[in-house]
Amino acid sequence: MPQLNGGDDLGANDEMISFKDEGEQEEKISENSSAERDLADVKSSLVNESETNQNSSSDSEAERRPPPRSETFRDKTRESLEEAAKRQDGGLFKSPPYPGYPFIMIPDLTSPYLPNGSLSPTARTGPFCWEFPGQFHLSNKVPVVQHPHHVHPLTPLITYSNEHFTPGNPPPHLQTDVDPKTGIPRPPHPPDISPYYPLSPGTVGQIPHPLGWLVPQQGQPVYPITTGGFRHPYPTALTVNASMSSLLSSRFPPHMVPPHHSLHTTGIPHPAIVTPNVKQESSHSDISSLNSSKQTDAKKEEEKKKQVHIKKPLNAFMLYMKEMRAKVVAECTLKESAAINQILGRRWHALSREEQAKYYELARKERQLHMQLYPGWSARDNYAANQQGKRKKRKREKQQAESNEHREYFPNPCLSLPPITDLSAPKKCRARFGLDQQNNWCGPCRRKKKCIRYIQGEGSCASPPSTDGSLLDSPPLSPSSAVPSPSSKESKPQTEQMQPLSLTMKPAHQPLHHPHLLAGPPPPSLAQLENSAAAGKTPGASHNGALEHGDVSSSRQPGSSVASSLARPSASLCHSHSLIPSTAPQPLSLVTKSIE
DNA sequence: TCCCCTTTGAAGTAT
DNA sequence: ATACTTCAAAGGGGA
Repeated sequence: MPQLNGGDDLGANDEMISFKDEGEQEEKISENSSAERDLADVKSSLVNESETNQNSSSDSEAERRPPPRSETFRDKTRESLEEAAKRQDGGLFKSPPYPGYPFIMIPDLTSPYLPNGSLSPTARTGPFCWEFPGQFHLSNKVPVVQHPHHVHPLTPLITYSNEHFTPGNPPPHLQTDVDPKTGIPRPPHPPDISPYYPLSPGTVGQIPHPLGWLVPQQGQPVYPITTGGFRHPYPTALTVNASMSSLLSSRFPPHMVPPHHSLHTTGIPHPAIVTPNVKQESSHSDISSLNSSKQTDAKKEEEKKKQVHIKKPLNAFMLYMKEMRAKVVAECTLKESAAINQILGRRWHALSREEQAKYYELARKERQLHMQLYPGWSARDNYAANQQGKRKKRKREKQQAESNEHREYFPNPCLSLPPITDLSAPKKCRARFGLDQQNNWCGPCRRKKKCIRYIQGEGSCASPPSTDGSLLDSPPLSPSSAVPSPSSKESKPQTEQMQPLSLTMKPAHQPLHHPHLLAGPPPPSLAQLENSAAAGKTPGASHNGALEHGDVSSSRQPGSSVASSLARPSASLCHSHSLIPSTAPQPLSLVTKSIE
């Protein structure tokens, strides 16, 4: 399989591997080559933003493609997980590890999101429809999906959705790019799924394309983009219609879209536009607050005009985080973002390719829109902003310092895993060996990519469970694919390559690379791990299954109970190693920091 | 009040 | 070309 013969220039080999989880194996065999090709396409499309085509074929293939193979497996897995979770887990994984498409629900609530009345993804993906406790609210103003502080995950996209722009009068400058067929203006960069993006709406199995509704159905004009770039405080040229505004408000809660803004007539600032001094989160929307901060607002406004901070578009993972944070918070009752993020990171790795693809695509859209909205903007702008002020650069310094502390020499990391004194094994080579031992790092790590050392189980490396994610992240390696082509540098970020680690829950004690894993029965592992983690949990600790890590893993939060405990769901996993057959080298730990 | 933590990915700068 | 750095979100917690 990995063998995507066919030269997967994307280094998809690994990727493919990751997708090969048990249940899939057989199914795949039949549709094998084509399916794999699809996957490869997906990947490439994800990575490749170029919208060259070659896709027509892939699209068609995608359509023919059977429901996500992983679905059955996933369902299975989910069941077991849920079950296990109920029994063991503190609740961290009460809900399926796979978020499915929660946001799909949005459209249902806010009709505007699915103007065409098309079936909401939710409806189509029954199994994936979950609850998001308290996530949906009707603001007094407009119906919006309001996460607690979290905007609906998809909102960002929605915000950019073409559908929300008045189809009527697209800006002249956009007219140049018109869909030949529909005559509908579209963004320079076709907003719809990239041609070669195999994941056409609703075609990927039963999984509706994440951007399904983004795909121009009748020719929605693209957002009028200002031609003037946007050093301008606000893209004045940006014309947004009411629907857009509502969308924006969805991405940013109503209060985040202050009417008093000296913005465009629509008063809708792009989400990315943030004034340096004012945090988005601050709910200035409240009337009371408005009143109270009238004066300050005035001041701020001035400052705003002086320097508007246009934020970077969110990447796939950020989008995912936005979407899932609330859920995790609800499940774990955790609030510490650091801990939540760790969990999310694990889950991200556990996502299937399709699911991740969804986010990659969304992110791509975001970037596109961002580019359109702020043609002149560059990430550098933000760099400068901060650098001038101060900040940053400490991280590395810190790491350096840390690495000095752990300077144990491990000639061959693979052969001899660093004696991780700390249960929470560092996730990456970087953490493991430190900056001063980069020669020991695996390639991807050196390139800041995902560490493959633990995934590929190279050499005698008993493919320790991925350090972090725990087994979760460990991609199910197919025997043949056990070793990702190192050369796959060409590679895309590992995350893309191997991502899918389909929560193949393999028993912790089983080496990831072990062949039989592929065929084995659905492993309980996640639950087990969580469970074991829970076992270590301290009474008072959160019930999320996070272990109360007595250790210092979080150098930063010495005594913080909840935080620290949360901070290591995987830590718990690590911890659990004691519970896990010793063969599992170093249970991954969320704690990326190596501790003393 | 500011910054850190923590995650991944994108995009920048530096070598 | 590769390596490294910064910034996006988030909010509790430390200094």
